[in-house]
Amino acid sequence: MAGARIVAVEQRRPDLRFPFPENFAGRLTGRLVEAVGRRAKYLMLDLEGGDVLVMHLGMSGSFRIGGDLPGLFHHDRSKDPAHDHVMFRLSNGAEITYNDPRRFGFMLLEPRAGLATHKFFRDIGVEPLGNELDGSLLAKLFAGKAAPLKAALLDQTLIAGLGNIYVCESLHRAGLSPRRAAGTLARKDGSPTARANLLAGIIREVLTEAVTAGGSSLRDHRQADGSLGYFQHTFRVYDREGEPCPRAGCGGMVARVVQSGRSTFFCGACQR
DNA sequence: AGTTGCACCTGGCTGC
DNA sequence: TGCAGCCAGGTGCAAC
Repeated sequence: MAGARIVAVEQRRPDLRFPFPENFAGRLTGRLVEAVGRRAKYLMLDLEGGDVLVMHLGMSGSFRIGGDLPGLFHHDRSKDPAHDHVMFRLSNGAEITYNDPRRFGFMLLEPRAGLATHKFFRDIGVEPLGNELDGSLLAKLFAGKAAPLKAALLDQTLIAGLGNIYVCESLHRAGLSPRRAAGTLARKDGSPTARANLLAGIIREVLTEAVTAGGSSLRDHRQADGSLGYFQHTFRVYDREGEPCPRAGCGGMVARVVQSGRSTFFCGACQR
Protein backbone atom coordinates (compact mmCIF):
# COMPACT_ATOMS: atom_id res chain seq x y z
CA MET A 1 0.00 0.00 0.00
CA ALA A 2 2.88 2.35 0.75
CA GLY A 3 3.40 4.67 -2.19
CA ALA A 4 0.11 3.76 -3.83
CA ARG A 5 -2.99 5.90 -4.12
CA ILE A 6 -6.40 4.84 -2.86
CA VAL A 7 -8.62 4.94 -5.92
CA ALA A 8 -11.83 3.50 -4.45
CA VAL A 9 -13.27 2.49 -1.09
CA GLU A 10 -16.35 0.36 -0.63
CA GLN A 11 -17.81 0.53 2.86
CA ARG A 12 -20.53 -2.08 3.18
CA ARG A 13 -22.01 -1.27 6.56
CA PRO A 14 -22.26 1.80 8.80
CA ASP A 15 -20.19 0.47 11.67
CA LEU A 16 -17.81 -2.12 13.03
CA ARG A 17 -17.29 -1.81 16.78
CA PHE A 18 -17.81 1.93 16.32
CA PRO A 19 -19.47 3.87 13.52
CA PHE A 20 -17.12 4.59 10.63
CA PRO A 21 -15.81 8.16 10.51
CA GLU A 22 -18.07 10.67 8.74
CA ASN A 23 -17.70 10.45 4.94
CA PHE A 24 -15.10 7.69 5.38
CA ALA A 25 -14.91 6.53 1.78
CA GLY A 26 -15.03 10.07 0.43
CA ARG A 27 -12.19 11.28 2.63
CA LEU A 28 -9.97 8.34 1.66
CA THR A 29 -10.60 8.28 -2.06
CA GLY A 30 -7.78 9.82 -4.06
CA ARG A 31 -5.37 9.98 -1.11
CA LEU A 32 -1.77 8.81 -1.40
CA VAL A 33 -0.58 6.31 1.22
CA GLU A 34 2.73 7.80 2.34
CA ALA A 35 3.70 5.11 4.82
CA VAL A 36 2.38 2.03 6.60
CA GLY A 37 3.12 1.50 10.26
CA ARG A 38 1.96 0.07 13.55
CA ARG A 39 1.66 1.12 17.18
CA ALA A 40 0.67 -1.53 19.73
CA LYS A 41 -2.02 -3.54 17.88
CA TYR A 42 -3.15 -0.59 15.79
CA LEU A 43 -2.30 -0.48 12.09
CA MET A 44 -1.55 3.02 10.85
CA LEU A 45 -1.63 4.34 7.29
CA ASP A 46 -0.07 7.77 6.91
CA LEU A 47 -2.05 9.59 4.26
CA GLU A 48 -1.15 12.51 2.08
CA GLY A 49 -2.51 15.65 3.69
CA GLY A 50 -1.73 14.77 7.30
CA ASP A 51 -4.42 12.29 8.27
CA VAL A 52 -3.81 8.80 9.59
CA LEU A 53 -6.08 5.85 8.88
CA VAL A 54 -6.00 3.83 12.11
CA MET A 55 -7.25 0.25 12.01
CA HIS A 56 -7.65 -2.39 14.71
CA LEU A 57 -8.50 -6.04 14.02
CA GLY A 58 -10.26 -6.72 17.32
CA MET A 59 -10.61 -10.47 17.90
CA SER A 60 -11.63 -11.71 14.49
CA GLY A 61 -10.58 -9.09 11.94
CA SER A 62 -8.28 -9.84 9.02
CA PHE A 63 -7.01 -8.25 5.86
CA ARG A 64 -6.66 -10.11 2.58
CA ILE A 65 -4.56 -8.71 -0.20
CA GLY A 66 -5.67 -9.51 -3.72
CA GLY A 67 -6.20 -7.91 -7.09
CA ASP A 68 -3.78 -7.56 -9.95
CA LEU A 69 -0.36 -7.03 -8.48
CA PRO A 70 2.38 -7.57 -11.07
CA GLY A 71 4.84 -10.14 -9.79
CA LEU A 72 2.86 -10.74 -6.64
CA PHE A 73 0.21 -13.18 -5.56
CA HIS A 74 -3.44 -13.19 -6.44
CA HIS A 75 -5.75 -14.67 -3.87
CA ASP A 76 -8.96 -16.53 -4.44
CA ARG A 77 -12.35 -15.00 -3.96
CA SER A 78 -13.28 -14.52 -0.30
CA LYS A 79 -14.75 -17.58 1.34
CA ASP A 80 -16.71 -15.38 3.70
CA PRO A 81 -18.16 -12.48 1.71
CA ALA A 82 -20.86 -11.91 4.33
CA HIS A 83 -18.22 -10.42 6.64
CA ASP A 84 -16.18 -8.53 4.05
CA HIS A 85 -17.00 -5.07 5.40
CA VAL A 86 -14.53 -2.76 3.65
CA MET A 87 -12.64 -2.97 0.34
CA PHE A 88 -9.83 -0.65 -0.69
CA ARG A 89 -8.75 -0.50 -4.33
CA LEU A 90 -5.30 0.96 -4.94
CA SER A 91 -3.58 2.58 -7.90
CA ASN A 92 -1.11 -0.33 -8.12
CA GLY A 93 -3.93 -2.81 -8.73
CA ALA A 94 -4.09 -4.17 -5.19
CA GLU A 95 -7.44 -4.84 -3.63
CA ILE A 96 -7.41 -4.97 0.16
CA THR A 97 -10.41 -6.54 1.88
CA TYR A 98 -11.20 -6.20 5.56
CA ASN A 99 -13.16 -9.16 6.92
CA ASP A 100 -14.40 -9.30 10.51
CA PRO A 101 -17.17 -11.70 11.64
CA ARG A 102 -17.47 -10.37 15.17
CA ARG A 103 -16.92 -6.74 14.24
CA PHE A 104 -14.80 -5.97 17.29
CA GLY A 105 -12.37 -4.20 14.98
CA PHE A 106 -12.65 -0.54 14.06
CA MET A 107 -11.27 2.17 11.81
CA LEU A 108 -10.53 5.79 12.64
CA LEU A 109 -9.41 8.69 10.51
CA GLU A 110 -7.50 11.19 12.62
CA PRO A 111 -5.10 14.10 12.08
CA ARG A 112 -1.53 12.88 12.55
CA ALA A 113 -0.75 15.85 14.80
CA GLY A 114 -3.41 14.91 17.33
CA LEU A 115 -2.73 11.18 17.55
CA ALA A 116 -0.33 11.30 20.47
CA THR A 117 -2.98 12.88 22.66
CA HIS A 118 -5.93 10.90 21.30
CA LYS A 119 -7.66 9.06 24.14
CA PHE A 120 -7.03 5.69 22.47
CA PHE A 121 -3.27 6.27 22.23
CA ARG A 122 -2.10 8.67 24.93
CA ASP A 123 -1.75 5.95 27.58
CA ILE A 124 -0.30 3.19 25.40
CA GLY A 125 2.78 1.56 26.93
CA VAL A 126 6.17 0.52 25.65
CA GLU A 127 6.68 -1.62 22.54
CA PRO A 128 7.83 -5.10 23.63
CA LEU A 129 10.17 -5.42 20.65
CA GLY A 130 11.61 -1.93 21.06
CA ASN A 131 14.96 -1.27 22.67
CA GLU A 132 13.48 0.08 25.87
CA LEU A 133 12.07 -3.20 27.16
CA ASP A 134 14.52 -4.98 29.43
CA GLY A 135 14.52 -6.32 32.98
CA SER A 136 15.09 -2.87 34.45
CA LEU A 137 12.07 -1.39 32.72
CA LEU A 138 9.90 -4.39 33.61
CA ALA A 139 10.87 -3.94 37.26
CA LYS A 140 10.13 -0.23 37.10
CA LEU A 141 6.72 -0.83 35.49
CA PHE A 142 5.74 -3.55 37.96
CA ALA A 143 7.24 -2.16 41.19
CA GLY A 144 4.67 -2.02 43.97
CA LYS A 145 1.96 -3.72 41.94
CA ALA A 146 -0.12 -6.33 43.74
CA ALA A 147 -1.90 -7.28 40.50
CA PRO A 148 -1.13 -10.76 39.14
CA LEU A 149 1.73 -10.94 36.67
CA LYS A 150 -0.74 -12.14 34.02
CA ALA A 151 -2.87 -9.01 34.38
CA ALA A 152 0.15 -6.71 34.39
CA LEU A 153 1.53 -8.22 31.18
CA LEU A 154 -1.84 -7.86 29.45
CA ASP A 155 -2.12 -4.23 30.56
CA GLN A 156 -1.61 -2.27 27.34
CA THR A 157 -0.75 0.88 29.26
CA LEU A 158 2.38 -0.86 30.58
CA ILE A 159 3.48 -2.99 27.61
CA ALA A 160 1.67 -2.50 24.33
CA GLY A 161 0.83 -5.40 22.10
CA LEU A 162 1.10 -8.52 24.27
CA GLY A 163 -2.08 -10.58 23.97
CA ASN A 164 -3.44 -13.56 25.84
CA ILE A 165 -1.58 -16.22 23.88
CA TYR A 166 1.87 -14.69 24.08
CA VAL A 167 1.52 -13.79 27.75
CA CYS A 168 0.65 -17.41 28.61
CA GLU A 169 3.50 -18.73 26.50
CA SER A 170 6.04 -16.26 27.89
CA LEU A 171 5.16 -17.04 31.50
CA HIS A 172 5.52 -20.74 30.93
CA ARG A 173 8.90 -20.39 29.26
CA ALA A 174 10.04 -18.15 32.10
CA GLY A 175 8.78 -20.60 34.72
CA LEU A 176 6.78 -17.83 36.38
CA SER A 177 3.31 -18.21 37.86
CA PRO A 178 0.64 -16.04 36.25
CA ARG A 179 -0.70 -15.54 39.79
CA ARG A 180 2.51 -14.13 41.24
CA ALA A 181 2.23 -10.46 42.20
CA ALA A 182 3.77 -8.33 39.47
CA GLY A 183 5.66 -6.32 42.10
CA THR A 184 7.77 -9.35 43.03
CA LEU A 185 9.81 -8.80 39.87
CA ALA A 186 11.28 -5.63 41.41
CA ARG A 187 13.52 -5.31 44.43
CA LYS A 188 12.71 -2.76 47.12
CA ASP A 189 14.99 -0.23 45.46
CA GLY A 190 13.21 -0.78 42.13
CA SER A 191 16.03 -2.73 40.52
CA PRO A 192 15.18 -5.86 38.54
CA THR A 193 15.27 -9.35 39.98
CA ALA A 194 16.75 -12.22 37.98
CA ARG A 195 13.17 -13.16 37.13
CA ALA A 196 12.55 -9.72 35.59
CA ASN A 197 15.63 -10.00 33.40
CA LEU A 198 14.67 -13.51 32.35
CA LEU A 199 11.08 -12.59 31.54
CA ALA A 200 12.04 -9.53 29.49
CA GLY A 201 14.31 -11.64 27.32
CA ILE A 202 11.72 -14.36 26.92
CA ILE A 203 8.96 -11.94 25.85
CA ARG A 204 11.24 -10.71 23.08
CA GLU A 205 12.11 -14.29 22.12
CA VAL A 206 8.49 -15.49 22.01
CA LEU A 207 7.31 -12.55 19.91
CA THR A 208 10.24 -12.83 17.53
CA GLU A 209 9.65 -16.55 17.02
CA ALA A 210 5.93 -15.99 16.50
CA VAL A 211 6.53 -13.33 13.87
CA THR A 212 9.06 -15.54 12.08
CA ALA A 213 6.52 -18.38 12.08
CA GLY A 214 3.90 -16.15 10.49
CA GLY A 215 1.89 -15.77 13.67
CA SER A 216 -0.68 -18.15 15.10
CA SER A 217 -3.52 -19.47 12.97
CA LEU A 218 -6.47 -20.20 15.23
CA ARG A 219 -9.66 -21.39 13.61
CA ASP A 220 -9.74 -20.01 10.08
CA HIS A 221 -7.26 -17.17 10.44
CA ARG A 222 -4.73 -16.61 7.71
CA GLN A 223 -1.98 -14.23 6.76
CA ALA A 224 -2.78 -11.47 4.27
CA ASP A 225 -1.81 -13.68 1.33
CA GLY A 226 -4.05 -16.48 2.59
CA SER A 227 -1.25 -18.66 3.96
CA LEU A 228 -1.24 -20.11 7.46
CA GLY A 229 0.83 -19.09 10.47
CA TYR A 230 2.64 -21.90 12.23
CA PHE A 231 3.40 -20.63 15.71
CA GLN A 232 0.36 -22.41 17.17
CA HIS A 233 2.19 -25.71 16.68
CA THR A 234 4.77 -24.51 19.16
CA PHE A 235 2.30 -23.49 21.89
CA ARG A 236 3.50 -25.05 25.12
CA VAL A 237 0.45 -24.29 27.25
CA TYR A 238 -2.09 -22.13 25.38
CA ASP A 239 -5.27 -24.15 24.73
CA ARG A 240 -3.56 -27.28 26.05
CA GLU A 241 -5.55 -27.81 29.24
CA GLY A 242 -5.07 -31.31 30.61
CA GLU A 243 -1.99 -32.09 28.56
CA PRO A 244 1.29 -32.95 30.25
CA CYS A 245 3.61 -30.00 30.85
CA PRO A 246 6.14 -29.93 27.99
CA ARG A 247 9.02 -28.86 30.23
CA ALA A 248 11.56 -31.68 30.36
CA GLY A 249 11.29 -33.61 33.60
CA CYS A 250 8.47 -31.47 35.02
CA GLY A 251 5.73 -34.07 35.11
CA GLY A 252 3.05 -31.45 35.78
CA MET A 253 -0.14 -30.88 33.84
CA VAL A 254 -1.38 -27.81 32.01
CA ALA A 255 -4.26 -26.17 33.86
CA ARG A 256 -6.77 -23.53 32.80
CA VAL A 257 -7.91 -20.84 35.20
CA VAL A 258 -9.72 -17.58 34.64
CA GLN A 259 -7.95 -14.33 35.53
CA SER A 260 -9.67 -10.99 34.97
CA GLY A 261 -12.13 -12.72 32.70
CA ARG A 262 -9.57 -14.31 30.41
CA SER A 263 -8.33 -17.90 30.24
CA THR A 264 -4.87 -18.49 31.62
CA PHE A 265 -3.09 -21.71 30.70
CA PHE A 266 -0.14 -22.67 32.89
CA CYS A 267 1.65 -25.44 34.74
CA GLY A 268 1.34 -25.12 38.49
CA ALA A 269 4.30 -27.45 39.01
CA CYS A 270 7.06 -25.56 37.21
CA GLN A 271 5.65 -22.03 37.10
CA ARG A 272 6.34 -20.38 40.44
C1' DA B 1 -5.72 6.71 40.85
C1' DG B 2 -5.97 1.92 40.30
C1' DT B 3 -8.81 -2.14 39.32
C1' DT B 4 -12.55 -5.02 37.96
C1' DG B 5 -16.27 -6.39 35.05
C1' DC B 6 -19.37 -5.52 31.25
C1' DA B 7 -20.32 -4.79 26.63
C1' DC B 8 -19.73 -5.09 21.91
C1' DC B 9 -20.78 -9.45 18.14
C1' DT B 10 -20.81 -13.96 15.48
C1' DG B 11 -19.71 -18.64 14.99
C1' DG B 12 -17.82 -23.06 16.31
C1' DC B 13 -17.81 -26.75 19.34
C1' DT B 14 -19.65 -29.93 23.06
C1' DG B 15 -22.97 -32.35 25.36
C1' DC B 16 -27.66 -33.57 26.13
C1' DT C 1 -30.79 -33.42 13.96
C1' DG C 2 -31.72 -29.72 17.18
C1' DC C 3 -30.74 -26.79 20.65
C1' DA C 4 -28.74 -24.74 24.81
C1' DG C 5 -24.61 -23.40 26.79
C1' DC C 6 -19.96 -22.19 26.69
C1' DC C 7 -15.94 -20.34 24.61
C1' DA C 8 -12.89 -17.38 21.54
C1' DG C 9 -7.24 -13.60 19.37
C1' DG C 10 -9.28 -7.26 22.43
C1' DT C 11 -10.25 -3.15 24.60
C1' DG C 12 -13.17 1.11 25.64
C1' DC C 13 -15.75 2.48 29.26
C1' DA C 14 -18.70 2.59 33.36
C1' DA C 15 -18.69 1.34 37.90
C1' DC C 16 -16.39 0.44 42.01
